[in-house]
Amino acid sequence: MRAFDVAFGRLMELNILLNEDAERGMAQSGLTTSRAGLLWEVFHHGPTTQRALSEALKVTSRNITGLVDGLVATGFVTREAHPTDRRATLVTLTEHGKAIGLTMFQQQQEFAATLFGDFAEGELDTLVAGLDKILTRLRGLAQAQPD
Amino acid sequence: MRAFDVAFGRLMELNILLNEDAERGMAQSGLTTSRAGLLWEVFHHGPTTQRALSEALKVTSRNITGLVDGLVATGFVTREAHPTDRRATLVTLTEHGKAIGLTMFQQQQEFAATLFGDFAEGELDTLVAGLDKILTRLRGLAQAQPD
DNA sequence: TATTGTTATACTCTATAACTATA
DNA sequence: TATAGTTATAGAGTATAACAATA
Repeated sequence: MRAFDVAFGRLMELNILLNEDAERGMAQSGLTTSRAGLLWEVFHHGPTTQRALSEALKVTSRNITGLVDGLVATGFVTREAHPTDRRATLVTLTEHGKAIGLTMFQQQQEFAATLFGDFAEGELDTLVAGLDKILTRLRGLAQAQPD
Repeated sequence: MRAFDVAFGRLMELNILLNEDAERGMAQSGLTTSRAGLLWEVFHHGPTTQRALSEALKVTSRNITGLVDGLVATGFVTREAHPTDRRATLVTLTEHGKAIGLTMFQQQQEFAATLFGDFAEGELDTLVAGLDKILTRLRGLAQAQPD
């Protein structure tokens, strides 16, 4: 087996485990991955039009309608009137939605500390340098083959 | 910003870009992620019962029925009789399914070479060591908090 | 005319529960 | 009685297309 393949296997396992961890966290909050992504966006950007969410999450506006419907029904967000454009709605976090956003943020901080807690400073820099090398290639591929 | 958070950000971007790349590849083959996972399993293990696929992919047997239905309809697999158990079916690759499996394998090899092609031998070892440190933590979390 | 968001329709992935055929 | 897979039903995410209200 080539050294390439060993490293590639590690990346694949990393990918799987990171996704599983994220899903566990969201399930605990009563969120799905897609809804959590929308909530996260509103948490960071404040009240947001569905149009803007459609662009940020790269899904159709029809899809945003459905996600917001779900988040409204489960008490995470409300639709508020846009102050100047009566066509638009501003998706806004409820108190519960804000609390969950904050929890997600804090859990992310703790998670990062857990993952990297036993790295020495220099080790961490070396790791980041290696990841950047990979990311450069990946960004290139993404640009070369858009959807 | 803590060094932790920088490294964490790199992992998140890596995760996203790896997933996007995988989806691009599958879409080209006319597969979805789930169907590709099933095909991949059969490619590596040979004709497989739906029961075994249900365990391997960690989804319900009902879900396997649907995935196999889709793969049969699109010509990637067939359902064959089990030689000794008349209740069971053996999901088997068509010629096209085999060809796609082989292509996926080759593309994975090329992909690994692209990602790591400009790493020196020692660099690659260092990267793998760093990833292993993270993976150890992640595996621990996965075991501590099963679904 | 162009934009915002919805209704209409359809496909995929996923799950639970009840059921059939076979072991 | 237990197992392999299906039918029945349901919810979630995704997409395209047609449409209403507003800009």
